[in-house]
Amino acid sequence: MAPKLRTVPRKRPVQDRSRATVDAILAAAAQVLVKDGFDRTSTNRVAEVAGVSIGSVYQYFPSKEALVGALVERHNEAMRAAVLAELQRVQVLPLEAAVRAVIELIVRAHAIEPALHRVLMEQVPRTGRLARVDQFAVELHAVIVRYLDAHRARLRVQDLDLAAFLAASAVEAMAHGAVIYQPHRLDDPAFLDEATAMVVRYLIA
Amino acid sequence: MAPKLRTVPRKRPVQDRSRATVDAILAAAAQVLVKDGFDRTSTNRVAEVAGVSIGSVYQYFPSKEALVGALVERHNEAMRAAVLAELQRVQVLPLEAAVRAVIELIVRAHAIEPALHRVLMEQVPRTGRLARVDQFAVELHAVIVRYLDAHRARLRVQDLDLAAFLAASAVEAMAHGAVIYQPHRLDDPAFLDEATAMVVRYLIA
DNA sequence: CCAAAATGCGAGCGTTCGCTCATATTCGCA
DNA sequence: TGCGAATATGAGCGAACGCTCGCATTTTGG
Repeated sequence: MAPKLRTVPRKRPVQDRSRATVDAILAAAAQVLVKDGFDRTSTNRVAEVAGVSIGSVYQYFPSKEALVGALVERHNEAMRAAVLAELQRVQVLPLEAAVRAVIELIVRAHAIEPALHRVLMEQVPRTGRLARVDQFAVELHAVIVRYLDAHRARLRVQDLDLAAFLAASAVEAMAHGAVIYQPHRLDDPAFLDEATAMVVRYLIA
Repeated sequence: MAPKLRTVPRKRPVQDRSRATVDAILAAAAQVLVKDGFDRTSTNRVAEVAGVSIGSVYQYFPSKEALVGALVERHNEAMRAAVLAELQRVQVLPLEAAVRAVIELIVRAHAIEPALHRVLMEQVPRTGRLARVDQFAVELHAVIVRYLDAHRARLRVQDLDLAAFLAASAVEAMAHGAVIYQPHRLDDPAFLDEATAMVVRYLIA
């Protein structure tokens, strides 16, 4: 029988001591997750690395899924905030500059904790918490469509929904691929030039 | 202690009966893998679904990793053969037609067993067998560079290595994304038109 | 038809895992 | 200073897992 899945946090840390414990647990979870992958990450090992007892882990996280879910949420929220803020900022820039800025940002976002990002995106089972990731994607898509619509006059593409989907997929993949498989390209300004060129030349005539 | 990893097949099936057993095991493994994900796929469950004893599984696959590895190898080989053959065939076509044909093929390759493809690509731990996947990527990259070089006269891109990487990343992502998240787009001819446009407009002036 | 080889079987071993709970320690506050 | 609440501990439970091994059954080839 599968272990029952509790998703509601058991207890909220109120003293500084327990907040430090929670931070240590999350940091250790990220470290073990990156090193061993999701299914070889054991809660006992996380506790050991965090320097706390296994009991303390379960004081604040009702299950392994909830523990990893908290990491997903934290990582996702950080990316969400950074990307959406930047999109707001470049809304007024001309198209080429805006595309370049967004690509640069997305590459940088991927490059911060690439290994953790990879594990969280690829290996964590799609349960509960991960709905937020999809929601982020939907939100991002909407912002892109809105931006394209505002610049519609200069665009050659007609179906903005389709264009946003294709451009977002391409950019995400180029950033992800470069960070994971071709890190040396990140220092090459030609990479950003070319990625920008692909998107811009696709969007405008 | 981690279980010892044997990677050499234990026994090769020589009679029809045992070949059928092996086929049933592989089919069941694919089915369970898609339904439950890698780490929740148990060898006992695979045996049960295949309608054979757990002992029979270990007659032909020395470990769980080897079993899944066989699936990876089979899936990868099928894609490899299809894609490389098509690339050979379109080598003589003009650029736009060639790009369109390749994108169409890659989309179709993704659409055959998308769920299995996703699990095999995302969740299977990178051990031993998966080196072949990377080798396939390297091989594919080389073919693309060669093709671009043959059409160099018409291209605006200079760094063919970079262009091949970016184009391959983008195409793979658009195909993957469409199959997994936007299956309704697969029937829309505009999808293929637009994806082709992005790559072609990037490559040529 | 029969012996040897190939194949199939499944109870259960040893281990790991997620997680609980009774107990101990530390903190905030009157 | 003392007392209740908050926090920390870790031995160990029950379940699930990967996998072995001794034996039963089927097929092959002479």
